[in-house]
Amino acid sequence: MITITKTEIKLTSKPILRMSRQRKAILKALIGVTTHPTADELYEMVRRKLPHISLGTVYRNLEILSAGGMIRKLQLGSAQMRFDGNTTNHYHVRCVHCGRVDDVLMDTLNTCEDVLRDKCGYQITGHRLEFIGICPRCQDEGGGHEAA
Amino acid sequence: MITITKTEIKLTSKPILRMSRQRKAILKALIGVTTHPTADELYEMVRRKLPHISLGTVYRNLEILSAGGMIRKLQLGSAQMRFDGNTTNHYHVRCVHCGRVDDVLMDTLNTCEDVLRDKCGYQITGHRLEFIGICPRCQDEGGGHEAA
DNA sequence: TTTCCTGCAAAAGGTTTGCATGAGC
DNA sequence: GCTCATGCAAACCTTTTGCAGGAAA
Repeated sequence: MITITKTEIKLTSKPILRMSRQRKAILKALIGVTTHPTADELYEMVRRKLPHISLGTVYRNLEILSAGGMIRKLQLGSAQMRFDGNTTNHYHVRCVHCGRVDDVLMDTLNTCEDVLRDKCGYQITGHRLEFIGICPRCQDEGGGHEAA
Repeated sequence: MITITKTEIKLTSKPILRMSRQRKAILKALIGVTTHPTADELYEMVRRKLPHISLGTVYRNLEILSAGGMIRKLQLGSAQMRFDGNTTNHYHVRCVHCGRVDDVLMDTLNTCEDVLRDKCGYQITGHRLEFIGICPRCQDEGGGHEAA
C-alpha cells in the first residue's frame, strides 16, 4: 500500500520516502512530458533546474519511484530503459529509425491474460505490448533519422 | 532474399555467409532447445563442443544469423537479450522470479496493426507481445527462485 | 588465393554501488 | 538528531570492436 502526502511517500512496512528536491524535480520532469525519456535524457532535463544533480541520483530515484508505482519503467525493444509518467494501462509504438516512443490508444488485452492463466500454468501478472514502425517524421524524411 | 544451402547462406547483394564450425554449432545449439537462452548461456552450451570459441564470436554470429532471419532476437523486458531458434510468429511469457521464458500459443494480433496504421500515423512493421507472470515451478516453491 | 571469420583483449555503453557528506522531517 | 538521500567515482555487466592470424570455398 502506498500513501502519498504533499511531503512524503510511505510504503507500508518500508522506510519513509522523503520528497527531496531532486526526487521532486525528476518526478515533475517526467510527468511534464509525453516523450518517454531515457534516464540520461531525464538527467539533462533536471539538470537545468538542479545543475549539481548526479546521474546516479536520477537512476536511484527512477528505480524507487517505479517501485512505488508513481512512474512506470518501459523495458522496450531497445536495450535502453525508458520511463513513463503515465501509469495507466496503455501500449506504445516505437520508431525503428529515431527511437521515438509514442502512446497507442487501444483497448487492453486483459481477456488474453485470463485465457493464458488456464492454458500454460503460469500465474499471469501482466503483459507488455509494443508496436514497431516508422514515425511520421521519419517517413517524410525518407528514414534519414538515426537512433537517438 | 535468403538462400540457404548445406554449406552457405547467401543474402542477395550481401557478402556470402560461410558456414564455419562455430556458426554451425551456435545455430544447432539454439535450434536444439526451446529455452530462449541468453548469449552467455549459448556460449556455455557451445563451449562443450568447441572449447576455444570466444564470446565475441557468439555475439557476432547471433547478430548475423538474426539479420539473416535464421534465428530471432528477443528483446524482452529483462535488460539482457535472449535468442529463439523458432522464427515463426509467436509470443512469450516470462517468469518474474527466475527469468525463464516460454512460448505462448495464441493467435497473433495482425488486425491491430492495420487499425494502428490508419490511426497514429506510424507505418507499422511489427509488434512484440510478452506476458509476465510466475512459472509453475516458482509457484510451487513459493517464489524462492531468483533471476538466473 | 581471396574473403570472410575467429580469438583475444580492450573499449564502450548503460546501470549499479560504496562511501562520506548533506538534507528532510 | 535520526535516517534517508545525495554526489562522486569506481565497479559491473552486457555487448561491440580492432586487429592479426586462421579457415572456408
